[in-house]
Amino acid sequence: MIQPADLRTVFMGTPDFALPTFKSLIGLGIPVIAAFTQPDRPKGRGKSVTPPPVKCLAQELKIPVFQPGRLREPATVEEIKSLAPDLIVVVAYGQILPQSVLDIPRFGCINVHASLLPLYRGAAPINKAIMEGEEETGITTMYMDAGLDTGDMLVKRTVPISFEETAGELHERLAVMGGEVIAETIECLCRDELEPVAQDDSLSSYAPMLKKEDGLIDWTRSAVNLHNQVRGLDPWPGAFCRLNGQLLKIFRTFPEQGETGKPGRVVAAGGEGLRIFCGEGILLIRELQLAGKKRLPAADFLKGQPLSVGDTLE
RNA sequence: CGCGGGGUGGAGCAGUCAGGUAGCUCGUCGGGCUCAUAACCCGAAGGUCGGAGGUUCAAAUCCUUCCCCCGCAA
Repeated sequence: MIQPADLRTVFMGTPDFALPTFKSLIGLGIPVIAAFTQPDRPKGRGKSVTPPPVKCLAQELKIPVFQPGRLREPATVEEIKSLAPDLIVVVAYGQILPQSVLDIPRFGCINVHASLLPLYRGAAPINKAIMEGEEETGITTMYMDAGLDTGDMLVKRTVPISFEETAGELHERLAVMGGEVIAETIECLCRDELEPVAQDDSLSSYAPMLKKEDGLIDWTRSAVNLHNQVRGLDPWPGAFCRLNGQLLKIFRTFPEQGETGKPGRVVAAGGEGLRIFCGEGILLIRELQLAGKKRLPAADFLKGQPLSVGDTLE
């Protein structure tokens, strides 16, 4: 039996998603002796240098912050060694841990990943699960190894994905759940009840970092497909098409049955939204955003935009 | 100093380049019509044109400066 208070732990994470897990460690009474996070980067409009969320929280908690550009630098590895952690917990850190770091803590490195491994290994598991039309996903904790999200699984928890849920909404739910699952994992670790399960590589899939073109809408695809793409990329980076040459982002859709027509053509435009022909079915669009403008309900959007039945979105 | 779009009655937009009585599509309120309607007709209310200076006989419009929102990029 190990006490949480005896687990000298190094936390590694960067964005908002990592915060609930970070807080969970604190809540368990674990001595978090250092927080590793990505360096401050120019961010947002005006490219002001912004500290990552994990850094902000660590500073509030008076926990030492480390922001190495490259974790694998020998000097950095030595630094981690000198911290003598019993455990390293990693969630959305943004860097691969080299074997030399993985070998340091005696209880290993545990990662919190937002999918049901071995599905959706990689950087964008939440978005990808929705884009693929999955009806459930979850959180998996694992012992990290040298591969990308390939380690032995520890605790897995499943959640349903509703048909209209967006990546942003799911992201929020899973972030919270990440905190719960790491707590469960560590409690098991303390009782020596963890049972690592190897991943079946033959069932694995990969969710690579989102690229800008992932958002490009192809109206010849089916309405269901496009609906998944739209909500899977909401709020960021957003699915988009073009209207008179301008970037037009699409949000809050719903796929409907219906006769087919020229893909991209507006079938109906009213208070409910904009109905567009797709390769199969009709896509109801309820929110849209033109470049430089605010995200608007379709009804409001139509008041100022000359867009009506017969027009075509590219 | 990363690039760019924008702040105009309650909502979304036009008007700004070529200063001169604030407009459009809606909404709201009152009235009418209809079996009925996100329907139609008649009428009304509602705006210091983001803030502060300046130029001018005259500024939403030109100049200076500040605040806020958003797209790209990250």
